[in-house]
Amino acid sequence: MANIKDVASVAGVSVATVSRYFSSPDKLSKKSTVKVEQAIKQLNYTPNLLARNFAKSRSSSILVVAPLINTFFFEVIQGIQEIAKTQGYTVLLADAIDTKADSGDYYSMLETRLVDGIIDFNASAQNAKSNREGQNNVVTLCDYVENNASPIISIDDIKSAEMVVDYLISLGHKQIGCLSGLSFVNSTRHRIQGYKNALNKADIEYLSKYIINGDYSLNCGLEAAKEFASMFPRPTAIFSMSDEMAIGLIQGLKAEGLRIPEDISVVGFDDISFARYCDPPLTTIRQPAKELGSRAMSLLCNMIEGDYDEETLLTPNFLPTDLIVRASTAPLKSP
Amino acid sequence: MANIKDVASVAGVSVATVSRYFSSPDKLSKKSTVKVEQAIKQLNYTPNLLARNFAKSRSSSILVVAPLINTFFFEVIQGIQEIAKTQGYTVLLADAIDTKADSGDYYSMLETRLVDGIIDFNASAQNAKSNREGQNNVVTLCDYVENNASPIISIDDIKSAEMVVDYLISLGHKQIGCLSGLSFVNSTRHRIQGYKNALNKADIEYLSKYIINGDYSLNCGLEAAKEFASMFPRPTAIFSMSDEMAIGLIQGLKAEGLRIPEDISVVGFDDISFARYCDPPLTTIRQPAKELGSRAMSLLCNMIEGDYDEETLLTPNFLPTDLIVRASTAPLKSP
DNA sequence: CACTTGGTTGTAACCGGTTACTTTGTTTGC
DNA sequence: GCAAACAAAGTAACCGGTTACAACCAAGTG
Repeated sequence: MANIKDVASVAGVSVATVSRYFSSPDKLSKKSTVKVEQAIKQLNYTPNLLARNFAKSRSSSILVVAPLINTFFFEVIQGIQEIAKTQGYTVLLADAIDTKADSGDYYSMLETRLVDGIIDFNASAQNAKSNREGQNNVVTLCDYVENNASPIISIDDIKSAEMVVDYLISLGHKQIGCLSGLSFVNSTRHRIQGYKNALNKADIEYLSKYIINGDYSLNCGLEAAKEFASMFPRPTAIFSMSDEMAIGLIQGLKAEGLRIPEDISVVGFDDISFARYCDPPLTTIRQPAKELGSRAMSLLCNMIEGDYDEETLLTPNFLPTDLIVRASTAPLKSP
Repeated sequence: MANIKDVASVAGVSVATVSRYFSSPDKLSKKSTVKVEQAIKQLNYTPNLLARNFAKSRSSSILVVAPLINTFFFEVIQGIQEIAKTQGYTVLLADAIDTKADSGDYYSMLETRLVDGIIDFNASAQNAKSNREGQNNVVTLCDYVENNASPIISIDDIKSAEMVVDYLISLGHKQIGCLSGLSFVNSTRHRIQGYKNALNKADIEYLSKYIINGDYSLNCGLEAAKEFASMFPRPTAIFSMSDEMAIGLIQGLKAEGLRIPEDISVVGFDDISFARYCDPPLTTIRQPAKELGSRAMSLLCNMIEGDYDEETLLTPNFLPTDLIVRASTAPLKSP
């Protein structure tokens, strides 16, 4: 494999000239340009990017860390990819479901310059610590904690959950179940808060037995269905914290002989692309998935280039969500 | 930022000793180990992986190139991730939908050692060329062409498509529509071949008007539904080349007032996790998604380590598929 | 005691680029 | 014709690790 020295000697120029051919071609004379080009072609040379990255101390890649990779996150990641591509970054994907230690490992990839920046789907105190000094090219995406050290691109989970439960209440529902997500994800807690807020505003008593803990998967929705079906009094509506769980849930409830929405209304969260294709089409909260991803990536690019002002970074950027009413919800039947 | 020299001088040992602390800790005396550990802690040292990669000429990351990233591929990628994690590789994800030139760029990441290997969801002559000499750590996944230069992990698309269409025919269907995928994907062509084979065996005339070209997306299924519904004679069964399209298709056919499976049977392909949760649950061909991914990654690891024999690489490895009969198909009603 | 052996550690070359600084060459102005 | 100014090219230090090889030391052997 030819290296830059080989090219230089074949072309009859110095290594610096060859290097400049790539980094600042406008500074080369025509003569040199031609000579270098020929040598490159002759030797079939491609620069060793490992060496270049090392010398420049820059990798031109960014890392996406997600606590779990599901359909929704996946749509967000596509938004990240779009921007990354135009800006010349490659995207690494890491699955940090295991341990906290793991997540620390990923942050060390930043310190060691293996990646130029990180997009983290998990806000946490740990980030804050790691960002204290030096490089802090981290964006927190789709999650939120108070005083998070990294800038945040997210939605307002509390308000959004509140909005969808408000809607169920407006349909006359009073026994409202809740299929919750992974407890260590902050947005799960916020959505529960929103759920409680809505009940509270409507003077409906909060019953912890109406909450089932899920893991955001299709399958847990299916399993939760049995539990909900056997409750007494049975909820007349269920707020699921993700569409995926809602889709599993609907299937499970049907299997129990219940009709949606006649017997039970179900709402989801996310508006993944499958939501409008299930039966009945799912009433849900739409998160602007692609835009969340592209905003986060754009912001990260600016941070890496050092082109930003402190002000904008400090205030969380909440993108708007919408209530999408489809056919999985109906007014409460009078008993 | 502390480097290895700083650690060495604080610990009172040589840089080699510090380096060995990481690469072969069992070769260090207890004394040195303790001294190095203390120095590392004191300086809060983390090795510069960019430098390590450069020195070792190895990046410990692999690249996944996909022509489009859809739900099915995503499940396959999870299988890749699982193995990658245990073997200490990080996974880069690239979306090569744009151009052939793009795909070439990605292959240059191999030549320049930016990645140690590539898993490509697209078999093509180009790969063959690029692999001619030197590094050829490439595995082709979920696609197949004759004389592909890289080893192949896939399914037998022809046989699988044939199997599912055979099944429709066994139910009495004779007017069988086909919702095809992207034409530049080899497996699309193979599935069409399987479709034709099945018709041929049963002495059913092949009608090109019964084929609609899709792009593997939910939405194109929805749109194709109108076309199928307005055909005369209307197909009594439709073979969709992906579950995603099938799910869109079912939704669209219902909107046209048709009942599934009473009026039209629909079969999909892939068995993505949503397939059993739609209404009616989808009859489909199950591809072992995770296993496809993990097999490909394991093979790639062996290739990178130089631990394989030519024989195994040359014969395509076709994993078995299964016909999963659910409720979206029914015997043809007598007219 | 001299010699071998094996386990630890140190020295320094090396990986392949980038880039600050220096040198060379050419043009311009007076 | 000479000095100043600028453009182009070269020299070599540097990035921070890894590792072949040499050196050293302690224990075991005849």
